[in-house]
Amino acid sequence: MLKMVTPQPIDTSGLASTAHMQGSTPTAINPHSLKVACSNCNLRELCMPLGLSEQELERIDDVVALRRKVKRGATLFRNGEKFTSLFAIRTGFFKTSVVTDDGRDQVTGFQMAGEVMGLDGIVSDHHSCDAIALEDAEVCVMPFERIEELSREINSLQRHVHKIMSREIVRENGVMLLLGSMRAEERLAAFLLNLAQRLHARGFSQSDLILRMTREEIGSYLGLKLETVSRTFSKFSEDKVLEVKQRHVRILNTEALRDIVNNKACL
Amino acid sequence: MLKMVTPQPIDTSGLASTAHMQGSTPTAINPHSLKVACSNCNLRELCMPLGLSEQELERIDDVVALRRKVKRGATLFRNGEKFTSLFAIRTGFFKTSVVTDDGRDQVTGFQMAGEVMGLDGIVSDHHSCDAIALEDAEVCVMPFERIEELSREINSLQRHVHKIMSREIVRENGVMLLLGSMRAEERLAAFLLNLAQRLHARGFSQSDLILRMTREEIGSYLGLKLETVSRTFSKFSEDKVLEVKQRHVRILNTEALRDIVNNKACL
DNA sequence: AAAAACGATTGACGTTTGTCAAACTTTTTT
DNA sequence: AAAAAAGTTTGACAAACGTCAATCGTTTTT
Repeated sequence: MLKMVTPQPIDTSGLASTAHMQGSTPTAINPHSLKVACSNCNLRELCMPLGLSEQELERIDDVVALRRKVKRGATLFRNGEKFTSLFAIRTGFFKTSVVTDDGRDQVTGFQMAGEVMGLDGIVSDHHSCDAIALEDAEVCVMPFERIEELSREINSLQRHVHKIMSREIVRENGVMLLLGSMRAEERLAAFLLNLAQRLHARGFSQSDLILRMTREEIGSYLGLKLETVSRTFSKFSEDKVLEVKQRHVRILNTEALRDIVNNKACL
Repeated sequence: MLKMVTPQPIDTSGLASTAHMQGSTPTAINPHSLKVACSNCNLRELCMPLGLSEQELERIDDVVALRRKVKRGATLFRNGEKFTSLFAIRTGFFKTSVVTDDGRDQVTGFQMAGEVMGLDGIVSDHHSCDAIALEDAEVCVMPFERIEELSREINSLQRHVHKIMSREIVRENGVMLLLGSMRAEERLAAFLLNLAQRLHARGFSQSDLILRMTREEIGSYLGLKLETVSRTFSKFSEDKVLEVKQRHVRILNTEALRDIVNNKACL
């Protein structure tokens, strides 16, 4: 089975209260940015290392300097901008993409609650991709210098930072496998399974999903044109593998999707 | 211009003595593994942070526990194996690839002197890809626990480790762009420019290169079949952009290659 | 509520790349 | 040195996907 479909198991406990995310956009509460704590964040299991002492947790609260709201369509950071912080998603949904002078545009990932963005900026002190919110979102701003400082003192935080970066490398290996060796149906099947799995880990249905991105954005991520994505959705719909109503997708036959990815689709 | 073609400038000074690498395989000197020091390694500028004190350098020497020779065709590490160390290439040339149950095989990168392998293993304590030597090679074995230990104390080492991981993430973003949005000619042109640039940074000719991998391995990396790779080489040869004699490639017109990558090839 | 903008679907057709096969070259083995 | 294996090139043809265009539905704006 493909590794990219199930990058790693995630503890789902205590994440149910984020369940509004998939259904509707989060309600705005405070002004532009507000100070908050990891220690009572229900996404902690996703962002932060486990097994911290009370004291260590308090120190980590200081890392998350502030939160920032990002409106749908707005940019969190952009290629070329100075890198100062990593961003952990609290609510909402993002895409990251690299753009070239000659107009090529490649979506490199879709990110959801608990995932970290901005790692690309570390090497050159400048971001090398764009991060754009696909729905109203809120992120925790984590100044990287503070992270480095603290991870020198808290071993489990150091280890955690390394794992987050390694996980991203492994994820991208999986995408390379997808782009380099799969056909359109296989790519879309792998994409849907991955999305469903990640949403399920966050307390959502594993069969009912609302796509936050356009066919064109899916196509860019999968190395396909939007028409091919649309046609493939239609094919899956005909084959009773999916029920597709615009951006609402219901997975009717998960096994069939797995078989398609693994080249074992019944002929 | 594409970022992946020139990921980052590398200091070339003091690397001339590795120039034998491209021409012939390094001569075997010692038994199977030998203790050595970074402090007088001519690849230090590639592996290690700059501006270390005499004292810090000595401590870092301790990180590189030993060296390991890897024969052409042999495996340095394999998918599923326990992760313990990162490996810095001293001499030789590697490929990394991910393989799936159903027989798909995707080359995820080609690595040369001064580059680091094994980052994929950090997240799960097990490697998720294979690393195979494409020519007789020697690597420095760096136990990751020692790296973590020391990078808590030497800030510039910590920063360096972060940058190496971030650089790999950015590189893979570039490969995703290549696989997701380029046609065969563009992919091969980008591949050759990247290879030439990296070899040049190590003191080799920027126009004369000896490919250490087969057409099939190039194809796997570029998401193409070996026949397509071969045909594209022939086309470049006809167009007087390259001179191709099996694995010996001479770049006759670098600008033309750049134009192809940037979609500005004269029509 | 109507208009405009955006996104999705579908069809016809063209291009690119993959597949299969044969011949040839180089490297490795015996 | 001969034989075998591995890798490369080239051709003919097929399949997959892209391109262009028209239509339709949905969301946003006025």
